[in-house]
Formats: sequence, structure tokens, C-alpha cells
Amino acid sequence: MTSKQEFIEKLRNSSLRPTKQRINICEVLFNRDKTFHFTINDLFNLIKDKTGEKVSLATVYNTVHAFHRKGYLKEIPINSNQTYFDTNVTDHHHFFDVKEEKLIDLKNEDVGPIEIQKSIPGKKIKSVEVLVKLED
Amino acid sequence: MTSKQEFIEKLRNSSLRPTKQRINICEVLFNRDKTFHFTINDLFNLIKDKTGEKVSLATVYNTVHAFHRKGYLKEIPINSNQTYFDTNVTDHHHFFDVKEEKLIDLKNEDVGPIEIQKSIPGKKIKSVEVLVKLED
DNA sequence: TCGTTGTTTATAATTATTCTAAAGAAGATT
DNA sequence: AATCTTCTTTAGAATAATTATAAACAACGA
Ligand SMILES: [Mn+2]
Ligand SMILES: [Mn+2]
Ligand SMILES: [Zn+2]
Ligand SMILES: [Zn+2]
Repeated sequence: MTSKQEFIEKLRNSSLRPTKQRINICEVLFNRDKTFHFTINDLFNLIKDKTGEKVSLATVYNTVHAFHRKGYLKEIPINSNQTYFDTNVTDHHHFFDVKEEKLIDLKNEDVGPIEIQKSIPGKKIKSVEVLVKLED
Repeated sequence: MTSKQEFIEKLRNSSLRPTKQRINICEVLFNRDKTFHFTINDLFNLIKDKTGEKVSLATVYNTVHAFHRKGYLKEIPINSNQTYFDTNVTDHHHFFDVKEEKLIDLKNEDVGPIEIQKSIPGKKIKSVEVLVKLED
């Protein structure tokens, strides 16, 4: 259970003023027990459903991107027509149920450490992500 | 060095008639030594450059998708505004140079076998892909 | 309260991708 | 080879996710 004060802190850290709309976005994003995988469209609809107030799509996009830049949200590489985000910003891997179009977290122990034996001169590793696609 | 006969065979296998345009597409896609990572737009421009003949964008999209359906091309999951394809259709992993927006193949031995210890009832694993993002 | 700066929103713009339908080419049949 | 049928190419329109714009509005510090 996350408090409104924490939302305000996250917003301030992201150089965003705590407005009613942004607090509502935070409510849907961060007031949860488990990790939340979503598209902008998912989020947009959940805000209406959960708070009863509509936030414009532009504000949802802008706020999500600010949180992403700040590291409060993670972008999950999936080939889909929509971009997927994740409230679990730790390094972790995913199942992607292709039929349901749903992401499921994999614990690191379910995959094990991944040692990359190759390197590219002048480049360093930023992230290592495993995506396991599921079918019926 | 792949021959025109092989292109025709690939096309026929994909239920496509071997037209001049599709042969040109094959020329750019498959007449290579090493694996080729590309977006539709890359391919579209390379066809003009390499064959001197323009193929319509719609035909490029349609042909790439037919090859993809048939398994002659692989789609690489990347969050980009454009979809990436790969002529290497074997199971393998990638570096993605975020700045250059370039994919680089990783040999399986550079990553090692990946054992997924978790399973979802009613679902089976379709693919396991590692994406290693690179920064400067 | 006032002034400044940042925010929201409807709406337009952008861009990758897909669709459409008319003109053209491939393959089969004679 | 001429003809018929089916598939293909293409320009342009349609779609859909995302981003940009700019006018009305709200947060905040003085
Ligand atoms: Mn982003
Ligand atoms: Mn495809
Ligand atoms: Zn996750
Ligand atoms: Zn590859």
C-alpha cells in the first residue's frame, strides 16, 4: 500500500508537479502488491475505471515517459503494436503469452545467471533481458 | 552466393509467384555471406541501391511477411519505432547497440544454454531470446 | 493576491503499417 | 500463340500508436 506522499515524492523526483491527474496515474501504477505490466492504453482505461476521473491521453503518455526516464518504469522489448511498460524496474526476465498478449515475470532464479562471453570494443552492457514466448 | 533458382524455390514454398520484384527482394535478402538484420525501410532503400529498380513499399511488406510466415525470416523483439527482421532464422541471441540502432548476432556459445525452470500450465515454450543492450 | 512557470487537454501532425482497387503479369488451357 | 483465370504490383487511402501544438488552466513562490 503506497501513500500519496510517496507519489508526490516520485513526481517531484521526476521534475513533475503533483497534480490531480498525475496522482491518479500514480494510484493506478504504484498502489499495488505485485508488478504491473501495461500498455499506455491499458493504463488510460484503468485510470477511468479505478479513479472515476478521466485523464487525457497526452498526460498519460507524458507522465509515463517521465517516470521511464527517471527509472520508475521499465520498457519491455516486445514486438507488438503497442509499447509495454513494467512497474518492476529491477533486472528481470519475462514470459510473453503471445495469444493473451500478457507478460509474466520470471524470477532470476527461474532463469539463472546469464554470462555474456562476447564484448564489443567501446561498448558496455546496459541490460540483459530474456524473453520467453509462450504458445498453447 | 545464392542462385536465382533458390530464390524461386523460396518464393514457391511461400506460395508466391516468382516475379521480377520478388526476385530483387530475394537478391538483397539472401544473396549474402553473413546474417542480415534490417527494417522494412532499410530493405526498401537497399533494393533501389543494389538492383537499380524500385519495388513498391507494399510489395516489400507483403513479401517480407510471407517469408516470415514461412520461416525464412525471423522477427527480432526490440522496442523501436520500426520492426526488425533477421535472415538468421536459427535460435540465437542479440546485442542491440542502442545508439547505432544496430543488431549484432551472439553465438549460442557466447551466452550458454538457458534453462527455464518455471512453467505455465497449458502453455509451452515457443522461443527463448536474449537481448543484450549496449551503450557507450 | 499576483505573477511566473509548469500543466492539461483537445486536436492536429507524424509515422509505421495495412488496406484497396485498378492495371498489369504469370501460369494454365486451348 | 491467343485466351482465360488467377495472382501481383502499385499508388494512394486508411489505420493506429505516438508525439507535437497551443490555448485555457493550475501550482507555487513572492
Ligand atoms: Mn520511453
Ligand atoms: Mn510479421
Ligand atoms: Zn516484469
Ligand atoms: Zn540475428
